[in-house]
Amino acid sequence: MKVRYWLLDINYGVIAGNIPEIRMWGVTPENERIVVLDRSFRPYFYVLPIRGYDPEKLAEKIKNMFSTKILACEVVEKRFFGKPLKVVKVICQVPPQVPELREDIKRIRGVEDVYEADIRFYMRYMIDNGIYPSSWNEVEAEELEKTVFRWNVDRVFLAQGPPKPLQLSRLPPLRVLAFDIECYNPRGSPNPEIDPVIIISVKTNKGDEKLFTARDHEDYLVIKEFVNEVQRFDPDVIVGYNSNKFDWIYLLERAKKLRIKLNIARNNEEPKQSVYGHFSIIGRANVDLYDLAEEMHEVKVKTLENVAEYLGVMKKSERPLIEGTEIYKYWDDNNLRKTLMEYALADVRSTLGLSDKILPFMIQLSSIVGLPLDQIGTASVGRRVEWYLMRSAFEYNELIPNLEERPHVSYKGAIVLEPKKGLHENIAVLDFSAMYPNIMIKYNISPDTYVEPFETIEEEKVYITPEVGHKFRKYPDGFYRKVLSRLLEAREKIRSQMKRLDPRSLEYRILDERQKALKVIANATYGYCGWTGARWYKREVAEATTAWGRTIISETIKMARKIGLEVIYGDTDSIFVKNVPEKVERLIEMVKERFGLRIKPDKIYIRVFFTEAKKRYCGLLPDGRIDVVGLEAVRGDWSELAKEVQEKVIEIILKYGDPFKAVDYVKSVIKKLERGEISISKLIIWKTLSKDLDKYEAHTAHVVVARKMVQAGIRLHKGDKIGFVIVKGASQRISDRAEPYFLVKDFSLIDVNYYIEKQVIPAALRILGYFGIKESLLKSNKKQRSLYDFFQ
DNA sequence: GCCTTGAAGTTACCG
DNA sequence: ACCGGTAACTTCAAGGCG
Repeated sequence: MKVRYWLLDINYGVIAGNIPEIRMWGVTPENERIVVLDRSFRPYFYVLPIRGYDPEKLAEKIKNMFSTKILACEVVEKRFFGKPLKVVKVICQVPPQVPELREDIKRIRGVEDVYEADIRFYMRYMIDNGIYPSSWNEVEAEELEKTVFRWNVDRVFLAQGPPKPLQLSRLPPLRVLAFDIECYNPRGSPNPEIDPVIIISVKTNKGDEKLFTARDHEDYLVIKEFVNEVQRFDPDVIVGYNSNKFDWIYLLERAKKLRIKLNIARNNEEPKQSVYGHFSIIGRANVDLYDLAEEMHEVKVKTLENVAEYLGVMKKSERPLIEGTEIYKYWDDNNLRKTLMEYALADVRSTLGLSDKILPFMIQLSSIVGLPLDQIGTASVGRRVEWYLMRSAFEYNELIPNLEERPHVSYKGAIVLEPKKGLHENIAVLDFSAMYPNIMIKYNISPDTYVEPFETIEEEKVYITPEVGHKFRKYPDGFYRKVLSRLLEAREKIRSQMKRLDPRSLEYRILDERQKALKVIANATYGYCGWTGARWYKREVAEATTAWGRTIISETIKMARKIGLEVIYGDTDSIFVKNVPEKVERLIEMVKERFGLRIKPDKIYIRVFFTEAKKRYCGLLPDGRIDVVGLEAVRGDWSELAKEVQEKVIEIILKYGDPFKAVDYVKSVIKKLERGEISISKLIIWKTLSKDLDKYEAHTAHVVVARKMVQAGIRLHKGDKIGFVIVKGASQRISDRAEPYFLVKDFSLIDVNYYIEKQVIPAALRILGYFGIKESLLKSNKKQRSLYDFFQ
């Protein structure tokens, strides 16, 4: 019979000692949970003979040497960076043989290298069959007696043929379960050896909401009940926030200690750590929403509360907030315990709410690049691009290059213009759409079209890169040209489909997430090819792309000036010009004519302000909104107070053009600060711990504070944000006077002077300095409202 | 020994 | 663990001065 299913998870097992069995865990349109087994697929890899070595002979040799381990050995035609070649395909019995044989075969005389021996078996299976996770598939299969397997599924099937992809954009009715744990932690960070899990909160997308709580410090039942609840609800997706780096590790350790089996997978196993450090729960997708939150650069301190507020899931003002180190106090105090319960509930509600916002995008990303849903978040941006490329390589019969360690080589990037400082009115911002992908397509820039300097080739057959001189064949189409064109075309197609849909419809939402995912992959491809960790790394490719970019933007600026358009600023793929509609139109046409590339008016600023610095400006939009770019107000490492002041100053300047009004405002803030009328929370400065604590040479404030936190028993990791405030003290060094923010409750300890001189004033002066305002004016007590006073 | 200066280290931003 | 370009801050040691 034909079986249709949405592929949720995939793994494999070995049965009868030597038969690999692919297991595809899916959801059917009839809302059943199924597993489809395929016992017909075998692992394999390729062996490239050294130059001049007969591949047939090599195949024969390998066959003889490893006759007991190898199922078959055949010569196949492939391409490698576009060049046709013959390789030996070595087919093995079971997947664990691959890494073993790879090493043995590498050492054989006549072998140049081994390829595609590092692709996990289930990924190999999906690639070869052209099927994708998080999408619909169809397979001819017979149903097996499910009781034989004792797995938690409705039905089990055995594939009779290869699965095929189905083009359907709707989603199955997925069951989602969110969870969150709270641990007892009287000494800073909790230790699973001794500290119990005091609360596990659970919420499902079917409306269940449960708290499992410890009896004082006894958590056996908490974990047991959680396991029961997961088994009862039988979720397809389990979501958590930082669950891969905390909750699962803690729960597993705790469960081990208490001799509880955390058997929540659909094959009754425990979650186990897998490829990118995530926990795999067989048959379900274990998704850590923190991974995607990390990519949301608009939120500076990525706590669950902050991300939930940013995405409109839950306001911080509508939920209890408890400092991590204080949790145990709330547990021990009978009056406060209720608040902790509310806190745990708010966390799990936020987590489930977050999944509504984030999962649809992850699902599309998963179905485009081909990584299972539980791996998509943990894979780096580069690896996501790469999986997409690996899929494409298979389709084009291209050999996948091996991972290599390479030294870093830098190259020249984009151009940034010196801005014309000051206030400008009515400015149009013109952007090249998808500049780098389009450059790569247009000039056929790709590792497989690259012509080495020593190769001789007629000039008409190549594109020669300006400045750097790299040559790329005009034909045939390079790998990147093919891949990028497909991505961009797919996106355009979806966008035109969307125009016919109701923006409130589910399908519209799905397509919108899909087009966003396609855009993300296309835009990351340039960065990918200049990344030394990339399989398809080629410095010249990245270098040529930016070189063309520089030429194109420079020429565009010249053309603008030639037709009398004043250029105020430009960065990489954008130019800021005086908004003269006829001239702007003409420029767009000229660019199209000259380069075959599209530039579009992205936005218009009624007023825009530049300091002398690049990459920092602010502008007033027609609808009254204000853009702040690069300035302190949008940086995560300035105090909220300084950012707020700058934002207000910008608003006053852009809307009313009155620096003195801004001065009065700044002075009023300074007065409040002096009187202690500002909340300490607005004085916190956050900085990321970007490496291990012992690797720092410099004694910066956040490093010093981080060391103090570690002393206090708080476990810190690379990537953690350190929040501190500056307090009064004898030392000149700021780092000596930095304290963890949660230890400073009394405002009288705060070094108000620091906040005035090093936070508020610099942030305000960044803007007001241009208008001739001096620091002394901001600090003076005299009121002054006019130009006359100013010049006195 | 004190003050100035600039390099080095560091973070976070832009596109 | 995607790129280079850029601004800005703090620390720290060298250099200038007396």
